[in-house]
Amino acid sequence: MTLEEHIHQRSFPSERIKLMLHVQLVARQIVAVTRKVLTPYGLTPQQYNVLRILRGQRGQAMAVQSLAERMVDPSSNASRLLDKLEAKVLVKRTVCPQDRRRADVVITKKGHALLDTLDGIIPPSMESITSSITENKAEQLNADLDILLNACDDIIEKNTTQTQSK
Amino acid sequence: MTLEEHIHQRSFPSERIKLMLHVQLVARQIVAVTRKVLTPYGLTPQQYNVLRILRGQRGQAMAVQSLAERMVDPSSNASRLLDKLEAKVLVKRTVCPQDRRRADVVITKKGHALLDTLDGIIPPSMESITSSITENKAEQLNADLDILLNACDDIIEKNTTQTQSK
DNA sequence: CTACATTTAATGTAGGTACATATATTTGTT
DNA sequence: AACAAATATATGTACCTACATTAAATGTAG
Repeated sequence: MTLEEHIHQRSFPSERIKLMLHVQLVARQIVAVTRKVLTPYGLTPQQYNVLRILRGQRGQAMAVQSLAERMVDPSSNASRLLDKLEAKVLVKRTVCPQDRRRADVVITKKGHALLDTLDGIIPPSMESITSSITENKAEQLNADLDILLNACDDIIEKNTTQTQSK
Repeated sequence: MTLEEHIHQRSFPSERIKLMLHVQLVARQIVAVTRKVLTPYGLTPQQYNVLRILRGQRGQAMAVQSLAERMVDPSSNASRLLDKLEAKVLVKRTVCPQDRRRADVVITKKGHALLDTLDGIIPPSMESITSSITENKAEQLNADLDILLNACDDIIEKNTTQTQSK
């Protein structure tokens, strides 16, 4: 299904406006695919993302804040995602002894085992979405997306930073 | 900020895997921009989307279902979005006389007025995100996104339709 | 060493998504 | 006419996001 078929719209003011909607729809479908794959394992895409970040620490504990910074979402809800992962015994939070405001977060053995299983499933799903796209093509697309990303960041900061000249 | 800077990740297994994350992040930032613009007007991006679809009907009432089909989201929450828009007197729902299960939804005069104001704000924001992208480039990107969209749809349907051979 | 600001995480609130279920109404069948 | 099946919308639940606020711990200036 094309974008036009998805949202029952025949035409767009411009290819650039269409592109804005297109990116949103494709992102949604990518998430839908990962959700479908993860559901049997009781994880949501966001929870999976957190687990993967923690595994990337290779055993080192991580503060909630630095975890949040690595998430795909700007995210203020890392705490609540951790609540759910902790309830499933996939991560463990302990108070950091050096700075008792902080929480040291680590992935558990059970979390590792789950990720090991998912390694054989999620990356292949992502590869299969992009099966008709060459690495060169993907590289080009990534470059173009970086341009859009920068433009968005500029607009967002323009409004945020305006009264920060203190 | 590049994708790498955003999520504090230096490298990716492949450009294609990176592309999957990249699309998600850019989509999120596009929504963030529209949210920032809409907030002063008391609308969310989703509510704005609904209003625009209703305006596209040019006065003709619309069933909730066909509205939902045109939304960027697969959406089962059109009802609840309409609740909020109705509370703000931006849309009106009446029971359809021909089929009393249905709700006839129309945009109100107040809704029209709000959209008229936003016409001068939202499309320019979207244009400015894409200011470094030519129409030709955008057309190419749209073609590539269609490929990804199709691949996602295939995977999603593969699992949905499998037991529907009754 | 106390007073105040800053930092880290957690929590409150309002909105949204996805999937399942409920309710009302119409349609189709006998 | 009676009743099952289908349809249109609404609602329930669990999860998520965005933004603001709170609570506890730490840093710092007097």
